[in-house]
Amino acid sequence: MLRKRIAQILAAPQVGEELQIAGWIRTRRDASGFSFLEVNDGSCLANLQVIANQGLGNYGEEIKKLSAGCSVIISGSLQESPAKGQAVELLATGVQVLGWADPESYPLQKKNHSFEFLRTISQLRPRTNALGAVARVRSRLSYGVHTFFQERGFVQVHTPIITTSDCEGAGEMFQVVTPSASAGEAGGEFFGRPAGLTVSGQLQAEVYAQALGNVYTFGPTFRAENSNTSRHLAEFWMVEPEMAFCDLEGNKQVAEEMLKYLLRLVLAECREDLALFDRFIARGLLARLQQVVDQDFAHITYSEAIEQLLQAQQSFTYPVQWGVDLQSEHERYLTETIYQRPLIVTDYPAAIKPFYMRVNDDGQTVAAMDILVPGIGEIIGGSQREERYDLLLARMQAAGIETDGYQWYLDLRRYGTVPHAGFGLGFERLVQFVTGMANIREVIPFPRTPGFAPC
RNA sequence: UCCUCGGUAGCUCAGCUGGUAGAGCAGGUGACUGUUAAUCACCCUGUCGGCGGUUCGAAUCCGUCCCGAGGAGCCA
Repeated sequence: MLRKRIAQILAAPQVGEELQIAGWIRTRRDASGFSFLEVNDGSCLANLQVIANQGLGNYGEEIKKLSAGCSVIISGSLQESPAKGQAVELLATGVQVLGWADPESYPLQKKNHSFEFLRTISQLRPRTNALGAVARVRSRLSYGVHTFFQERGFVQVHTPIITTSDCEGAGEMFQVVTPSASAGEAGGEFFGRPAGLTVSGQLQAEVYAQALGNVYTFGPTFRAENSNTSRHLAEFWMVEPEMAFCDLEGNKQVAEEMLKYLLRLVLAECREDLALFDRFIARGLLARLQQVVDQDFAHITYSEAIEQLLQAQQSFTYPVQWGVDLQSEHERYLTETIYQRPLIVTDYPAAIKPFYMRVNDDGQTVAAMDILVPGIGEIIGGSQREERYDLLLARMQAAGIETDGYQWYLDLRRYGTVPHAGFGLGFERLVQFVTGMANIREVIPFPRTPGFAPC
């Protein structure tokens, strides 16, 4: 008998078809002479309703004892459902129980659980509607990132996870040490110098961009910051394209195009899951996403942003002044109150941005861009890179960076240097934006935050 | 890391100004039923986050630590 996934069955139901499904019981309801089983196999949000008649051999012994979480393989024929709520249902000819889930101890109930509670059972939370939907949307977005870049001729580069270069300004690095090093013995420096987990693949991506043209990295990134917010993780995934022969303008275009491409993709292909978020997590989500796809992003410079903030009617906790970095409240005001759509802010003061960003002709600002999004804040940060050797060196020295360890990076400016640009997209922030999930810990399968890494 | 709020049954919470604990849901049993967060009846459930202090007496007041949420900083 043909094993089918529920998504497949519901996409094109063939009444009368004999088939088999495999999944987990969500709930059982007994009627006279038979039971309703709701089975979910993870292929989609919807369950398949199964009719299990008392005539089945194991009805009294097993089927009547099924409860949430039990795993089953069910054979039967697809029937039109006489009742409301579902178009089709499976009339079972055989119900095989693979694994029981003691209802006394199984933590998932047939009700809404708080996300905080679900986080304490990360081994079971993907079995819930919302977290399962997040996982499917996340997967689709991930695949979409690859297709977007691959369709445009970008080459994926696997930049190192362990690195000896700190992408200055990107946050604290986790140190990588061997046991002997932690014991204070000599020889513990496995690489002969201090090493850490990457905080960004950008510097290494630049190497490949200046050989292959357009490249991107998409991998895990680590920050040892003691950040306790709904927008930060110690381990997260970042998408970082890097483009040779590209300036800030080109960088902005790719970023906007990419975000719209990804939103269009999930709006078309994850409709059922997004509808769940729209209904229970963030009302109006679908309309908001569609709006982002349809509208052009707003473009302003940092200096224009400062002017607008100075003219703002409302008062801010942090004073606004040219030269200071934009605070969350400022970013919020700009993207949520003034523009009410994604906003690209460019040309920040050089003093508040990292050494690798290209200095503009005014000598005061750099060709940086941040993309701010309502509800999340910064989702993308990028820049045109400084391709002029002397200027780069001067900025590194001004920043107090040991240039010895960065000679390889400087070399790119010595041999056939080209203008180039790139950006970093926080993948979890994208998933947050798309799903409307309030906390970033719910959009990654196993969140790592200060004091929390249970498995 | 800072500010604010919170931690009471498996889950979500109530418990006012101190007198040693309750509801809904879940779970169990039974009834009923083409049900769909099913319905009805009955039953079970607690180191009141940890430690220390004040008090005749602390879930309640004080101190401290741990954990969570919201906001901030850092950023993606």
